This record gives sequence, structure tokens and C-alpha cells, in this order.
Amino acid sequence: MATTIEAEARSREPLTKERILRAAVALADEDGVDSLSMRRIAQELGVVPMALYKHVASKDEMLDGMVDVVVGVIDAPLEDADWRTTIRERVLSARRALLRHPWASRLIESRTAPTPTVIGYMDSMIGILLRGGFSIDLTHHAMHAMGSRLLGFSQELFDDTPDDPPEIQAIARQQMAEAYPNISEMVAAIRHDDETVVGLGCDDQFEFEFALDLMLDGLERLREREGGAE
Amino acid sequence: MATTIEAEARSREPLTKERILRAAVALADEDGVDSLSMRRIAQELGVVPMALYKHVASKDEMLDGMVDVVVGVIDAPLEDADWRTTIRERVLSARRALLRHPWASRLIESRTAPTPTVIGYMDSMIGILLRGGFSIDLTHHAMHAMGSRLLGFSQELFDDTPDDPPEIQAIARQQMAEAYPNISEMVAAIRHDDETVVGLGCDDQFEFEFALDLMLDGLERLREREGGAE
DNA sequence: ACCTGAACACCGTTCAAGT
DNA sequence: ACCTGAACACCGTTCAAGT
Repeated sequence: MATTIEAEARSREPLTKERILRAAVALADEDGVDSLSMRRIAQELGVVPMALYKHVASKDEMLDGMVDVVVGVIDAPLEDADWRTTIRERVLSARRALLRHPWASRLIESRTAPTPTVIGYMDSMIGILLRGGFSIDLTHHAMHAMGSRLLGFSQELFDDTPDDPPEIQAIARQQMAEAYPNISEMVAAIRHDDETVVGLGCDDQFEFEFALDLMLDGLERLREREGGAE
Repeated sequence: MATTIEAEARSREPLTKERILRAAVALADEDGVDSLSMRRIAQELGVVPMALYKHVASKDEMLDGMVDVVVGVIDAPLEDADWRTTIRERVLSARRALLRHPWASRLIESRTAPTPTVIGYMDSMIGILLRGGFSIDLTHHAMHAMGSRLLGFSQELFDDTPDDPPEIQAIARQQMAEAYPNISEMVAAIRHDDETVVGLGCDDQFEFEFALDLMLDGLERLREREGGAE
């Protein structure tokens, strides 16, 4: 019975958790995390579905592994900078890691328990705040306030990239103007700033950094006040 | 053929989208949103699965309907208060609505497109900021910065309520102290404040309001600066 | 002892057959 | 014309039968 060259090449390399994760990440990059199934990954690897279960206990464990792959490439914290710069640069590094995989933030949100890698990242961030002069209590509040922003994403409620044709978008804008006057006014103002825009026209990176700095400014103010009161 | 009394009582009331949504919300409250299937809802209503599709086009439309049920009970904005109080009270009202349904925030996050009800809510919030003296640009940034906090939730990365028995928790704490020294220190400090605590011991409502106020304070400062510069 | 095909207990949704 | 049972094309995972 002739096996294909590809299947032979595939089976030469032994199946490992790492190979499974690499295939899963590639598949999610291509088709989205929703169309990720154990059966499809197995097929992609030229392997029977049950073979995966030798290396991952369940689909959940595999999804956690995918999160770790993404979080694992975040830069180590700066060594000789103040807390604000250290946190800021690391958050932006986390953001770059996440942006490489459009499904990543959604996957992290959907997991009910954080992985050891994510907990370790958070532990390191707490250390930066404590060494930066935050009290334990303020550090605690800061971690809650920052939330997923520490991992480089914020929960966007509006999807920015509708793929409707222009004429449909024009009709939609007309109807929106009546039903949602304030949103329409805002969107019109944004578009006015940049005519080449698609979708709602928000600069996600700018908005992320704006919110991040707003948060960091607020925390710095509380830290200074705390130091003064002690 | 004898139908049960319950089935008869059920079938007397005609099937409507509202009845389906009520059943779906009740089922999600009880068993979580993950175990929500069209087939189970149909069963609960004493109806054949396909009967649901006369009233909802798809499962996605039904999930959107569930979001609308929750968002629909958020209080209208105050009439005669300043922007900060108006936003703050409404966000806290949204939070009360969400807390009644543990699955709601996760469901809202997971939807890719917001429902008209959610868009309408956001439109109204934008209006409050604009009338409160925010420029269009600052309003836009503020909406992004607030994100899902406007709907009363923040993305918690740590689940606060582990249901392990105390002895397991003690072992876990021991191991955590070694692997995650900063988290352990923080958790110990929080526990010290309140001995009666379960889980990590975070006061979610306090943390939410802390972050909300941090955000609102920052925005108020930017608004004042903007007014001064014009 | 290891591997894996078939099977189990589900999904959301289509569609044709029955009334 | 309406309603619905069976079927389709999937799932994640169990388990027993085969090597």
C-alpha cells in the first residue's frame, strides 16, 4: 500500500506535544480558533486522532499549551528602568506577541484557569510594582485595575473591520445616523481626520497606549501620594 | 396516547422568541452557558428541536437575544447629574445586571458583533460624555479606554473561587510560595486583612470600583485640561 | 504493552417526507 | 402550507479489539 511522500515525511518526525502545538497554532492562525478540532489537527499531522491523546490529556490542555506558546515569547522585563517604563515596555512586548496571533486574546479570555506561564508572568509584574515602591495593597489594586491590559489586550466591544462592500456600508451609515446619533457623529469625526480609513477607522495601537498611559498615570499618582502619607 | 400534564401545560402556551430566551437564560443560570444547546432548550420547553428555528434563525441569534435580555434591564441614565456621576451610576447598574447572570460577561466577550441593544447603550454613554464637555476625540479615546468596563465587568484573569478542600489548598499555597513568591506575598497580605476569606479573598466589587474611579479620575483630568487649552 | 478503529454520546442545521 | 423525524456532517473522548 503506497503512502504519500508527505505522510512519510510527517511520520519520520516523531509526534511530540511541541509538534502538536505548532500545528494547532498554525491551524488557528489560518482558519481561526473556532475551527480548531482534535480531528483536524490529527489530519494535518497525518496521524489518527487518538494519537494526540498520548501527548495531551485533553483539548483543554492543548488550548492551554497554545496560550503558553504565545505568552512564552514575551520579552523579559528591563533590568535598570523605573517601574513605569518596565511595565510599559513589557506590556507592549506582550501586545506584539498577541498581535501575531489574532485568536490569542480571545483564547486567553475564554480559559477559566490561567496557565502556570501566565501566573508566572503576573508574578513577575507584581514584583516590578513592589520593587517600584508600591505597597502590597496598592499593587493588588493595580493588578486588578490593569487586568488583561497587562497581557497586551483590551476587550474591544466593537469589531473594527466590517467587510461589507462600500454601498452597503453607506446604507448602514445612513441607518446608523438615525438610530445611533452619537456614535455616528463620533465615527464621522474620526473619518474626517483620515480619509484613507477602512472600518470604523480606529487606530487600535494608539487607543491601547492611550488607555495604558491613563492607567499608569493614575497609578503613579496614587503611588506618590502613598509615599507622602507614610 | 397520554401526554404528561407538564407537557400539556407547556404546549398550551404558544412558543415565542421570548419564551425561548427565558428558558435559555434559566438554563444558563443553572448549568452554565457551555452546556446550553438548542436540543436541551427544546427539551426543556417540551418541544422538538427544529421548532425553535421558527423563532430564532440560529443559535448565534439566540445568544445575542440572551445578551439583550441582560443588557435590557440596565437603568436609564440619571437626568440631572454631572457626567461622572451619571456614567458611574449607570456602570454600577450594568454591573448589578451582569452579576445576576454569571455567564453574561463571558458571553458578551465571546460575541464577535455587538447587538443593537449594546450599540444603543454605547451610543447613550457617548452622549453623556459629549454633553459633559468632552471633545469628540477625547470621548472616542474614553470609550476605548473604558471598554467592557462600561458594561460593568472587567476581564479577570484569575478565578477567585477554587473549590479544593482546605488541605489541598494548603499544599497548593506551599508550592505557590516557591514558584510565585510575589503572588504569594500579596495573597498572604490580603488574607491577613480578613481571616474569614475564601478563595484568593479579593473583594471584586471594591476592585471594580477602584479601577472604575481610577479611569474616571484620569478622564476628568484630561477633560479639564482640554477645556483650559481651548 | 502498545496502538487504533469503531463506537458513544453528543452537537447545529438541512431537508425531504408526512400530514 | 406547515411541521418534524431522520439524516448530515461534524464534535471530544472512551474502550475494546487487534497486533
